[in-house]
Amino acid sequence: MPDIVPTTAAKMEKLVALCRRRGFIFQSSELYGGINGFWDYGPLGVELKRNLKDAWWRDLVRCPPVGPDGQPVEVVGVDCSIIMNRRVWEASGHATGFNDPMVMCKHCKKLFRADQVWDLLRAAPWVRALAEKCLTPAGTGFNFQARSAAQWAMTKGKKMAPGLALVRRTVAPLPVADAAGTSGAAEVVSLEQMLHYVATEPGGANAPHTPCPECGGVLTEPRQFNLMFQTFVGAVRDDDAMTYLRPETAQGIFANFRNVTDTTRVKIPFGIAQIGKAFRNEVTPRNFTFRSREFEQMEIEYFIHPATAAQWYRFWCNTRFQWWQSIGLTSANLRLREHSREELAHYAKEGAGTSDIEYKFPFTEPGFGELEGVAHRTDFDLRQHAQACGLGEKLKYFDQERNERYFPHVIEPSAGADRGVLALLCEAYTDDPGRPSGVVMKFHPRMAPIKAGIFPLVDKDGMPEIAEKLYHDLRATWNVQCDVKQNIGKRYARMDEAGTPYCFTVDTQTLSDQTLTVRYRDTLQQERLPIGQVRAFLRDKIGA
RNA sequence: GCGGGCGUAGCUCAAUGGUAGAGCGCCAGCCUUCCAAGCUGGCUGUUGUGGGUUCGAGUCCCAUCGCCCGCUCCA
Repeated sequence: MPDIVPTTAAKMEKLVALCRRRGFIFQSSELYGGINGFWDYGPLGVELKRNLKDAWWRDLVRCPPVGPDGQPVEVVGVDCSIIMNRRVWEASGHATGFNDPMVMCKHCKKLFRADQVWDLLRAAPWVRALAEKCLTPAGTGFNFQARSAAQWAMTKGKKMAPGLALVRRTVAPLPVADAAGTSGAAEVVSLEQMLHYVATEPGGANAPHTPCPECGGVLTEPRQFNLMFQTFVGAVRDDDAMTYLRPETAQGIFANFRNVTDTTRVKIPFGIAQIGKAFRNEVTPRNFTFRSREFEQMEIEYFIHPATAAQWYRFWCNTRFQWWQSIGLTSANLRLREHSREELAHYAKEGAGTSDIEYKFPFTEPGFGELEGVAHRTDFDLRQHAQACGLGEKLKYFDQERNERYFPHVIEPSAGADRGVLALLCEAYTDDPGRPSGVVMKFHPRMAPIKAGIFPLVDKDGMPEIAEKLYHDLRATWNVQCDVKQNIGKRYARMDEAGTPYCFTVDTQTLSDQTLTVRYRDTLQQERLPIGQVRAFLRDKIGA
């Protein structure tokens, strides 16, 4: 049947509309006009998400695969609190690294991280051009030629740095002495002093100014972007009571590392798994649920001996990539991509690497968006906590087999549950003008929110009773739906939009020979099946 | 945070400054023997919110909130 591929923007729009219409995903607080970056899962969405999380937990914690060493992989679970002692976030680096002050240019409106402005300035074309024109090396700095600078400002500077004070005024704005802290125009200056000088107007407030790397314009004061949500524990709302909602679930695992090794019989290598909410106050939530401020992570910290990092890293990259394929992301829209050196996080610089499992979403097309990151985090986090909590060496793991005491390294496969759901939705969405609904959601049967629809062909002649009985028999094992209302076509159409892979229909023939029809969602084919074999049929297709 | 766009029924959209409507959907009943058929009836709105102008505002003005797009951010 024809699968028409709509333009990507149109496809996303239709998918969002379907999610709302059929009860997959609603905007949070819609009743009050909504709230940006927060989403609610409806009756179908919660089943889909639950199927995803259950599959993850089952395939990684209950029945993990065999590792590269030939031994069964061992993973145990935890479920940690969302709010933790503030010192956790100081130790992990989030309290500083997650709080980047930003500055904005008042002229060209560009936004920069305050700590990056000078690096950007040194690389800026207009700064290089200006320096070449008016600075000559002298001692530890430069001699500054004010006349050459003014000349540049009246010519090339007009195009290269239209926001710069020197360009807008051309008359030297400030005596160099005031801006540069030196005593004369030809004094030895640094690049920084020269830039302060050309960027500052006479009588300007907060002088001296640092110019905008883009246009030379005036930058605002640094402003804090709160990337972690603050909250206050206890009755009194003061600084001592302040902590954060966790921005990742991983720190709960690290903070419990010793509890787990002390209370279970796990031995390295082993993993600790957790599924839970995390919170990031993103500057710009965008693209439906892809970048939300409240989201759910599925994370494993897999603890290993440092010498085995490379093989475990490769193992987890491959295992996780194959897992996403196994639940239905089989198209070329899924890929595994190794990070370049520059992309690596602060904690992963020394490690075996980081890879992303990425999905080509309609809104990232032709690019890809991250679904899961597999990172070698080295022993960064355990060391940080060992130092911060005062336990130090005592937090080291004692490896009996190796007779060695060490901080284990971790390989971290960290997946986004909401992004996973979104990828499943995007992959399943299929326009099909050939069928009444016009669209069908082709979920993998294991992920489908409703596994089967059970219908009497018409609402009489004893058919509803047979359907009802079958429904009650199946629902203890699978999420199935029984529907007797309206004509059969409407009921099939609704099941297509919900992505239900199978429908069982009781008809006249059922009354005489105890068979019913199975209708396949993807092919629209039908075949007859004895009622007694329905359970075996579903177990075969879906698993129990 | 900045700039631009947009807010009318669950959805798609009408309504010259003059009584807020249609189609679809949804619900109930009848009907219906395999793909949103038909008939009858029903449901749905503080026109995002609050001010202002006006005899009268969905429509004009101001403010505010929210959403979308771009800039930016995303360990």
